[in-house]
Amino acid sequence: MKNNVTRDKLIDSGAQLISQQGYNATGINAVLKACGVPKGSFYHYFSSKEDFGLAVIERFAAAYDETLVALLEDSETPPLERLKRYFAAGRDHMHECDHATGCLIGNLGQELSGQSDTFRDALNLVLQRWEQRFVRCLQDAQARGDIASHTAPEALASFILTGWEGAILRAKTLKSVEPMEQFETILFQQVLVRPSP
Amino acid sequence: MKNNVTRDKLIDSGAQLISQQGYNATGINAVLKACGVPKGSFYHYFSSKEDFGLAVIERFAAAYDETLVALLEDSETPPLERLKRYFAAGRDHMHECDHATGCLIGNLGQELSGQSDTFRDALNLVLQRWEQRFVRCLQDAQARGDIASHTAPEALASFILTGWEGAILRAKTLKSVEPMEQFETILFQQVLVRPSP
DNA sequence: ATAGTAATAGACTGACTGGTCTACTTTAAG
DNA sequence: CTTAAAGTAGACCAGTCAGTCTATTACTAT
Repeated sequence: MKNNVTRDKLIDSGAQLISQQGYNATGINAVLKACGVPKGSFYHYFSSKEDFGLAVIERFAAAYDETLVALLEDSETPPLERLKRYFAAGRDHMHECDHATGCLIGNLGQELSGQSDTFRDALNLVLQRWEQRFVRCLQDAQARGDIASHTAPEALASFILTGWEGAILRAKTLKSVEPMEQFETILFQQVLVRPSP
Repeated sequence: MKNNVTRDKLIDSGAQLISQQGYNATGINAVLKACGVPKGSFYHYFSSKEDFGLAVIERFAAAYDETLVALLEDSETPPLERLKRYFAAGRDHMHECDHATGCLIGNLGQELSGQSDTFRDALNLVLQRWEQRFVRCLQDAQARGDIASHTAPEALASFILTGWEGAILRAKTLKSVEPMEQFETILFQQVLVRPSP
């Protein structure tokens, strides 16, 4: 298993198609056709479609975590500003995919959580890691006095992540980033505010 | 088309299965088997699976709108209390379905928005109607001075609906209503607050 | 009573599903 | 140079998919 270029091609094509159509609606043959790999290779690298799906999640999560770190743990930038950049990046991505893709992890969480515990566990872990990134950023903000400390950063992080995922979902059905903007506006106006003296 | 009992059975079974497994993962034969209806009847009442899916959405939305009205437009109850009852009902439902089902409209919005414009439009309409119910409730709250009036009720309604949908999604992957509770707590502590004098 | 239609019934179709199988080619080690 | 393993290649499998077809039964209007 030295030359992983074929494996990578499969995962890349799979991630793209699954992002667009979902897991169940994406057939293995479609992935194969998209990257010109024969079926024999697929089942050489992956034991099943589920195994493949988990690999796609793993890869995507790893890649996304890098951008998340770059955005949310950039100590050069004030923590609330980092959050704003994160939201802006999310909106940019939503425009790029023409409001069709959204968030792969959120999508699969919705589609597969009730279908397979293996998937649910994997996706839950990814989301929990993301939440931790938010926690750290919010801790910074509280330490600097940029936001009040009366609410636990863990609770705030959960609130932000769920709200953001919901806004992405709504943006897809509305074909507009407006819900994402609205979420951000109210969040910064009424939740992430300086402590009142 | 007088006796609609067969048609209703199909829609009921369909709604249940689609809630559990999603639209793509639910085959027509499975629906047929679940309610003991032959295929001939299915294609007598519905021209296609999409047609059937739209009927399921319509039916669900109509039924759900009734409970929504009962909860959110009950003028006997203070508006913020109505909201709390709505959230409590959502949590109850999440427990009942063992954190597996969530919200049918939200589920389908995520699964089908990128797949079919027909579905997207239908689901978007339902969500907009829901949002309007929230708007009215929030207007009541502002009129009574229970919450500040500096934010438009439309913006608040969008914020609440997206946040709630996101919390439901997270609750599914986490198999716990904790995100829903956390959302509600912060919402009432920091967003739906009395105007500061 | 009869004609016409609404509805039931399920066998059947072609396309496609995830997955298996065997044959072949390439690579690396001894 | 030989041998074993890694990887490529795609025909093939049983099962399922949405959807069609024909036959039959139930109902209703005349």
